[in-house]
Amino acid sequence: MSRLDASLLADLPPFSGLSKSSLDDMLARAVSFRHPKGTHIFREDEDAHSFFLLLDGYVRVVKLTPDGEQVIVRYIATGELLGIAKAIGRETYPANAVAAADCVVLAWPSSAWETIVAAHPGFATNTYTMVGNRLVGTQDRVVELATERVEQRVANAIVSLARETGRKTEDGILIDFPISRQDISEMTGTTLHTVSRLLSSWDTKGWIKSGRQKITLVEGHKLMMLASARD
Amino acid sequence: MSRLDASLLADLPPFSGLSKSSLDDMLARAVSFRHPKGTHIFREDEDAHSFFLLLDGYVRVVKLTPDGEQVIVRYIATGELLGIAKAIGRETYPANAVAAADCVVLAWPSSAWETIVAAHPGFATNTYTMVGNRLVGTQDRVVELATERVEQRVANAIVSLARETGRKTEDGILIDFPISRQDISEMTGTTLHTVSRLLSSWDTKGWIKSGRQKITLVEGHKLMMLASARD
DNA sequence: TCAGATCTTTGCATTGTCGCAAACTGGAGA
DNA sequence: TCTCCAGTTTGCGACAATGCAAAGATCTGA
Repeated sequence: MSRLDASLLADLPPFSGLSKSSLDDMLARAVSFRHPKGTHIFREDEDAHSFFLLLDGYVRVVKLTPDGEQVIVRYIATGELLGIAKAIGRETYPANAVAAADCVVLAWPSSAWETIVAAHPGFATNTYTMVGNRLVGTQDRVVELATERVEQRVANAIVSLARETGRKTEDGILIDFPISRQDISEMTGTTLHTVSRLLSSWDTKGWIKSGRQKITLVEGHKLMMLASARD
Repeated sequence: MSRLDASLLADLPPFSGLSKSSLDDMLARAVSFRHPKGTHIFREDEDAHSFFLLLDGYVRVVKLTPDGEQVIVRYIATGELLGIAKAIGRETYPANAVAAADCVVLAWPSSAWETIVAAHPGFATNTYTMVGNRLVGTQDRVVELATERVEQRVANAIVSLARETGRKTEDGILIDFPISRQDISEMTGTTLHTVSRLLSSWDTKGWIKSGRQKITLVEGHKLMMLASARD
């Protein structure tokens, strides 16, 4: 593991408002790891030995159903926390975390949670706010799944991904990590076939450009219209 | 508002592990209110002036979509907290809370949140654990909506309601508050017609007994089989 | 006790989405 | 450069669930 500088953390939301000495202290307790694309950072029901900060890359949080289907619960982007089971009173992780691209994470032992929270109340507040945001966001997803049709959900998923992880290119906004039709179907509760049909038709219309594990949003407003269509 | 005794709180999960003096202190800061069935306890986007403990009754937490559809996010049972926006760093409530039966609530001003949390760390921990449980539960609902068919979701909803709020009767387990076909459709993302068809058929088979706004679970294991059917 | 409102049931036509199958494509590794 | 394989596309038939419509049941308040 390499030496890391406190300035790395200073601009990230979980650490906003923390003093330089707090940042140094937290950094001193952390260890960094590399996780190549496709590898697990942690697994569901596994003892929650650590919590993590994603320094670089993207992580998929995935749940498995008893009959082997996968559902993507959320994507974690660079600078976000993950695996903070201790913060919500759990001894095990509630889902799997898989690197969606090559990742670098900072890991703290869960046993240090109480000490860290006590020493850096601002970090605790930031964390609880984030948990709350995730709760509200997940509730919004329930509403979406309960009321919107597949076409709208897929449109919404793509617009959201582009907004959260997009990188500007000459064609439009490119989703910054490899993502398959299957992945999108697992985010939106449909099949890869239906996603493929939708993306093809949007591609034909020129609203997106899509290739193998690659989606570029060309005319975002068209998809946003679809996503929020009254009917 | 009437005098309340600390023993009222002692057995409730949010206050477990708190000392008698802590309970007295918290009770002293609270005010109690009655909310007749159908009235709002708070509304979405409203300034989160208070947080609440449900002392008696049942509360529906509801979100509205832009085109006027309703989704029931969760039911709150007696003894649970609600409206704890401050705990998750929010200034407004993220949903509506409506009394599903006549209710009695205890209310604390949100401005007292920081003081209370600082004075009673056990209460804070319990609250964050509860937020975590709700997050995980909501995620499970996303998985359910994304992978299961309507019949399974409705079966699951009824079994869950019976488990969480059920009262034993001679026929079986009665869901303890008035609940319509429409309500169940808003919990499971379907239509009242489909729910009605399903309940009718289960009634015919003798698995449930159902009347106007009333459902009794007679053969719970049959519904549980349905809910977890591999196919 | 009656009238009106609310909730529930049920038949029928329609359709959005799936499941299956087969062909196609682009990239990685030998 | 060739081969293989994971990922993608597309046609077609099937069906779960919806939408619409109308009638029936149950409760409430005058």
